[in-house]
Amino acid sequence: MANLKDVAKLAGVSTATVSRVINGSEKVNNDTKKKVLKAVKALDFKPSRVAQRLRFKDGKRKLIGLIVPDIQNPFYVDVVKGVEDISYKHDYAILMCNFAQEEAKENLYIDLMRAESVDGLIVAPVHEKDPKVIGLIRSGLPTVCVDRGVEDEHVDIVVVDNIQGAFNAVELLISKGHKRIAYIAGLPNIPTTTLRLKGYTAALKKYKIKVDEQLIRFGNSKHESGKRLAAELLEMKNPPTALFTGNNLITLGALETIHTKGLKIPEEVAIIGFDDMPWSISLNPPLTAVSQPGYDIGRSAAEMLFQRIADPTRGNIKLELKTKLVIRNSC
Amino acid sequence: MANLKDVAKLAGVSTATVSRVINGSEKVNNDTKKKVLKAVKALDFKPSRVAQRLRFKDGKRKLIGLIVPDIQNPFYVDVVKGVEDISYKHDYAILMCNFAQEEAKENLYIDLMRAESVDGLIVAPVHEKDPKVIGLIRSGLPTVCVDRGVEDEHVDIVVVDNIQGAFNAVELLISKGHKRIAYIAGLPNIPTTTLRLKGYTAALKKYKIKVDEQLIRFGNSKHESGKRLAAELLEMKNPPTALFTGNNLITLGALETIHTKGLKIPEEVAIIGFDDMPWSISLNPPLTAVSQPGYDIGRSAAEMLFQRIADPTRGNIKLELKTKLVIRNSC
DNA sequence: ATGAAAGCGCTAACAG
DNA sequence: CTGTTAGCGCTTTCAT
Repeated sequence: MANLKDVAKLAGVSTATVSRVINGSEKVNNDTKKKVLKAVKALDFKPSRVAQRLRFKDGKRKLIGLIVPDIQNPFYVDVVKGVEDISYKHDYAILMCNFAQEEAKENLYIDLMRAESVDGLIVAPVHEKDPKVIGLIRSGLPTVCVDRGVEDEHVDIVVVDNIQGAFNAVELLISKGHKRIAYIAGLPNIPTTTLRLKGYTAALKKYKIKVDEQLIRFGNSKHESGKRLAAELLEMKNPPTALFTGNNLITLGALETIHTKGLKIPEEVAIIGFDDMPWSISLNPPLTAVSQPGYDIGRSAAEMLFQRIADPTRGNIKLELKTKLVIRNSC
Repeated sequence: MANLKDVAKLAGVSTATVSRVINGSEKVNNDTKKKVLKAVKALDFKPSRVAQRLRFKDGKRKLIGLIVPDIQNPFYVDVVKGVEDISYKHDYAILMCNFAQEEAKENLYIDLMRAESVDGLIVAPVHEKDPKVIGLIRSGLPTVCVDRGVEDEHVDIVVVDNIQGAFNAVELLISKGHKRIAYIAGLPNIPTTTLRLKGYTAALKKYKIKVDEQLIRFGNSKHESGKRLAAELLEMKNPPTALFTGNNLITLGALETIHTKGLKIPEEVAIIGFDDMPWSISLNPPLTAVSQPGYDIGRSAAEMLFQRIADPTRGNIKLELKTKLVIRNSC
């Protein structure tokens, strides 16, 4: 790989001059610029972003970090896509890490981001008091939290109204006459789980339905736990007539259980899921769901991050996006 | 952020010594090591991977690139997961880019990888003669191609037996009595599309069914085109009785069209898709599909890459994994 | 407008 | 076993 020196030699100028032209500095003679550009092309020179990053300060390193909880979850894939589209426009690369809901892995990846000198970071913290993330924010690294916030900190944050979303879902179930409504939750320690629980109990309370602890089950936010917990629930002596599932993977798992048992939806058991999916309409039956705007979350987060990188002193923004109830045939 | 010098000063040693201990070099006194470690901890020092990468040569930079065609496609998500798990074990970070099936974007990202000094690259080339990828391989960068190969080049490669997979799918359809079988393909210029086409025509030929060009439709490998092409096909005066769909997104799109039209599966139209999905069983009806081992492809690719990084002279490997026909109820 | 030279944070000879 | 020093490839004063 050709480097600056090679180009300088070929063009018959100093490395400083080459650097000036590739960085679009004003103060360079048009003729020399041409010479340099020719040499650049001839050698197919691309400046080393590594060397550049070592020299540059602040917001000029052209790399941001993105830390997601579970790349296998289509919701986060949408978020990633949103972040990516915006980053591409800004000529930024993304260092992406998937911590698979494991705190140890997340911590390791956060250290990695520091060590890679990213200009900023988009992260969905493991939980609200994630000390590692809080440390990062305090250190001054431009950060925006998505999907989940951290307690009491000065960060930009993009979330969805989880309480309202869950409330709407459960209210819909109640309006259909259900009284024994189960909540198959994800990991107990993550904010979205507890917020959705709040919405669930609020809806129940509003309609004077007693909350039955037996009907609330926590899992690990993955397909497998949706499957398993749905089975547990449906095998109770007095099983629920409706299921509210905490995320799309859980929904899919629960659906699998229901089908395995040969139960009719919504006659024998109704189901509504948090998170819509592009193929929800093709499920059996077409799924009624609470839709989160994953792509917009990603876009907004990236835009907010680039704003903050440009102006680190800007006040913090908390953006709360709305969910949408998409009614199909599963309840 | 503390740096080597800070640690050296605090520990009262030279930077070289600090470097030695953080790199686990043998030749260092146990006491000084302890002092250094204490200083490292006190300052919460993490070596700059950027500086390290600038200095290190070859396979010690701890960063690989991963370039995927479409992060929204669950198949590639599995591949990514496989790569990630292996990389994590080797203490490597992944610079991931999604080129969304656009060649321009792919080229740009390949330049980025060079500029970021990755130790190696895993890529699904846009097409078989992708000059950018070929250039990369010639330049000596350890590379492994996944999902799609490049023509005539010395690369490691992990693919699936696409011809056989497609053949099996179409043969199954034929065994159910279908004669008018459509193939809803993805992008016409990508290898998997044409390979699967080969399997499709081979099966037809074997059973002496004339291939009808009208029944073969190319699209863009996404949900939308599956939806649109299925509609076109189903609205023909003499529509196909069965659909073979070229990837999972196309399948989902086609399914949506079928349901919108209120057609019964498999009675009025049968469907079999390339790519299985974790939730195929919950689709309406449970989907019969050709399953590709995405996760294993990713794992194998990463393992092969790390082997090559360790020994760049090793001969090339072409790994061809088998597909599996998963029979459920859609045909 | 251009060049010389310092230095970003680190590693790897080379001495000692 | 440990320190000194020369870079890795680039940007950026500071001169000229």
